[in-house]
Amino acid sequence: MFDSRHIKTFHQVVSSGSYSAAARELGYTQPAVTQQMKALERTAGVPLFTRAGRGLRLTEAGEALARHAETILGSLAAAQQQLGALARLRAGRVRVCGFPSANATLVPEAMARLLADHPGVRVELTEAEPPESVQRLLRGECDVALSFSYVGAGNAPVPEELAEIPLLEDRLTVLLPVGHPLARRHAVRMSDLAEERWIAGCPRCRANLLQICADQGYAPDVVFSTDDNLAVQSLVAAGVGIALMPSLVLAFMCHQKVTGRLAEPHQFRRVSAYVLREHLRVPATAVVVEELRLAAATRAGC
Amino acid sequence: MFDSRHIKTFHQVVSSGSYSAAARELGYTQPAVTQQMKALERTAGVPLFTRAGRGLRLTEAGEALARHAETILGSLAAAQQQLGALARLRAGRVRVCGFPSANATLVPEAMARLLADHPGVRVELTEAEPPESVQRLLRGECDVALSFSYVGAGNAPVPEELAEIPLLEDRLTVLLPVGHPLARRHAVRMSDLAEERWIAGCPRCRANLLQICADQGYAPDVVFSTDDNLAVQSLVAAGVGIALMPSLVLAFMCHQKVTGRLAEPHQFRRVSAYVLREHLRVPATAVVVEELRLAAATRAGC
DNA sequence: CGCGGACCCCAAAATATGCTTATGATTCAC
DNA sequence: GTGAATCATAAGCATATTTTGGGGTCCGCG
Repeated sequence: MFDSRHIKTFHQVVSSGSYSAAARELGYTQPAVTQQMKALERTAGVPLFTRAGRGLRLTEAGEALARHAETILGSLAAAQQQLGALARLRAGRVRVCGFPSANATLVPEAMARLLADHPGVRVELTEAEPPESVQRLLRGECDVALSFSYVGAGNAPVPEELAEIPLLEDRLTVLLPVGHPLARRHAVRMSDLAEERWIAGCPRCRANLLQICADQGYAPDVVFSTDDNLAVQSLVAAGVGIALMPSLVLAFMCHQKVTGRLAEPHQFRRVSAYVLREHLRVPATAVVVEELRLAAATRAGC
Repeated sequence: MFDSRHIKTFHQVVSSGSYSAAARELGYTQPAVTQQMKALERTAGVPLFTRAGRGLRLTEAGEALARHAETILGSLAAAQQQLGALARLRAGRVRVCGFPSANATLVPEAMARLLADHPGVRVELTEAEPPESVQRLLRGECDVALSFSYVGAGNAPVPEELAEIPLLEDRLTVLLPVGHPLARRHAVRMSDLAEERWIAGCPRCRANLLQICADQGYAPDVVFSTDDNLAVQSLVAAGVGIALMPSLVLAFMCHQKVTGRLAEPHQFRRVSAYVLREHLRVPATAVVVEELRLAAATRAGC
């Protein structure tokens, strides 16, 4: 098969009209061009040039190859341009899979920065609760997974091929109706909430709630469980019970009659992004992770 | 720029699904493929593959390059096919420049063989008298020149860059009206023709006629000169005079009232083909020369 | 659950390939 | 004829590329 370098040199020779000129243009010495053209003629099986005094003339085969050279170099350049765009972050598609409260807060903030810095990068966002998002990552169904874990809980170890990027420590708050006796305090003690009715969130959150209450010496009265953060808020507003929720969820609090108070003792969940280590070398993926990190850092106070 | 070999290997990897399989297909060892793909990723600036257990998976950039690889390899193959056709004589155009009597005899015979053996080769035939055809060859206006020279005459030396391919020795004949007293003999002596009126051909032929007659001790009475062989024949038929003509011309004798008799002593012209030496490496040109040589050999008896 | 096969990666040595330098030969212009 | 510019050739050297040899991981199978 033809060597693309030979084709390029050949094309330059044709447009320059001489070996020496082509060599100057391409930064070769003249004998290098001579050898390349000799090799090209060898693989072609036909002479491409004929000597015309001090200059060159193309044979019929040379004319034919010159025409083909245009399209060959064109298709090579097209490929190079597209890959260059991907490398220089002028293009790229990243599939992010996050959990609801991050998708409503961290992710949009990161996307705003991303759009400003790299308008060519496209993101596809899907939603899954923590254990699932990392599974999807391992199955190749997404490029970046957002997950969280509760500090005390026995968390499954992170597989070796995954890189963990800690984003923030999301403090837990107690959601109370505004009229609740403890709602006026800045923070509430978990030990003061043994007699409350509780609304629990996702399975992990529920498990964490039970763990914390057990540490305080009681078993909470969980009257309701749901994945849906907005439903939890509405239930609290309706007086069904109180809830333990990460601060991130407060960012989209939409009930006037519900308020959040920091839980005591300090409780938090660790929010992290996960990526296949090798995917960190993909520019678009790397930049999305970086923007997530920055977005998390700027709201560090949560 | 991308190396076409890398593209080819990459394409094979994509269609085979693994480095090892691609290596087997292409006759490499597996580490060679690994390194080629590594180099390809280096020039691309983006990872192309991601590991998926025992197999591989393409990144977005890999998918893009796979699409481009099709067109790149396609255009390379197209070029290779066309040049291969030229090399294998399935195509090619050869410009032949000959003198009239050869164009009417040798060339058509050679073309018939050529058409049978190599249907793809195309020939463009032009006509010029001897000194001119070689000039055209040197100016690059044709690829094969047919020329002739008279033995005794001082012929211009053949330039070094030209290859001379002797085709045949074309014996000279005397053209006589059928009623002529000497027309019954098998051959006629030039010395018996001192009193005839003569019709001369092209300048070289005319000079040769004068030379031969001078050798016989007389100066011929040249009443007419023309390049046109058919005109010469008609003039002889009309009784204007007799002529000395190469045997080749007899091949297209169209007058019943004219006959040709070998001249004595033996006279002939050397008919040769000329090619630029480097053009002998062009298959189509070489085959045309070869067919001319064969055509001349089969009619060696002239 | 251990085992073998298939796969990939890595590092070093052997081999090829390609480039450069130096030199010679030719052509063309002044 | 001389000088500038061209291409061809040969030898030396640098860089690539391939192979070789070894190791690790994943998966299916007994």
